[in-house]
Amino acid sequence: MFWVFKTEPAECSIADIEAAGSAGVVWEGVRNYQARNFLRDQVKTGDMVLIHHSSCAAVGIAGVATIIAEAFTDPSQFVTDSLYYDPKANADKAPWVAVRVGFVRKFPRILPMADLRAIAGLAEMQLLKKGNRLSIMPTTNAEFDLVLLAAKA
DNA sequence: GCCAACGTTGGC
DNA sequence: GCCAACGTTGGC
Repeated sequence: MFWVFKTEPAECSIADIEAAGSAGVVWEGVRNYQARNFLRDQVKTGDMVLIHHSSCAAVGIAGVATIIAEAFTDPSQFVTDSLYYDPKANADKAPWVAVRVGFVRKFPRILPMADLRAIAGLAEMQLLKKGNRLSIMPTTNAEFDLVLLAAKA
């Protein structure tokens, strides 16, 4: 399948994923149930991911990654001084999962949302929908291809 | 910093 | 289990 993952580049940017090399990075800290369900149930090894930089100066799609390890228990939910600590989580009941993400490609420039909105085939893309707040969301193969095409322009 | 949209919480 | 109040997200 094809996905869009949102990330604040100050936390984990496409460059950070690239720097992690073949080990990839642990995609942790997802604390929304709908996003968690995608991560736990549908994100599979080999799936392709558009990496979207949010809450920063240059908002937009920054590159491509791939899933190198499927859902496992998110370790950060147990770390008391972590931003992602969940006091309700314990060994018996650990609601949050993480995946491991590996670098594929960094776009020559960030693709801003305004550019994406101008592409007819992306009218239904979930990332572009008003009020969208999901940090893990599916996208279609066709949308994925259109974004790659736009990245070359 | 504004504000729309959505999620979460908690009283009843 | 309803729903108002509150918190958070995130583009602009």
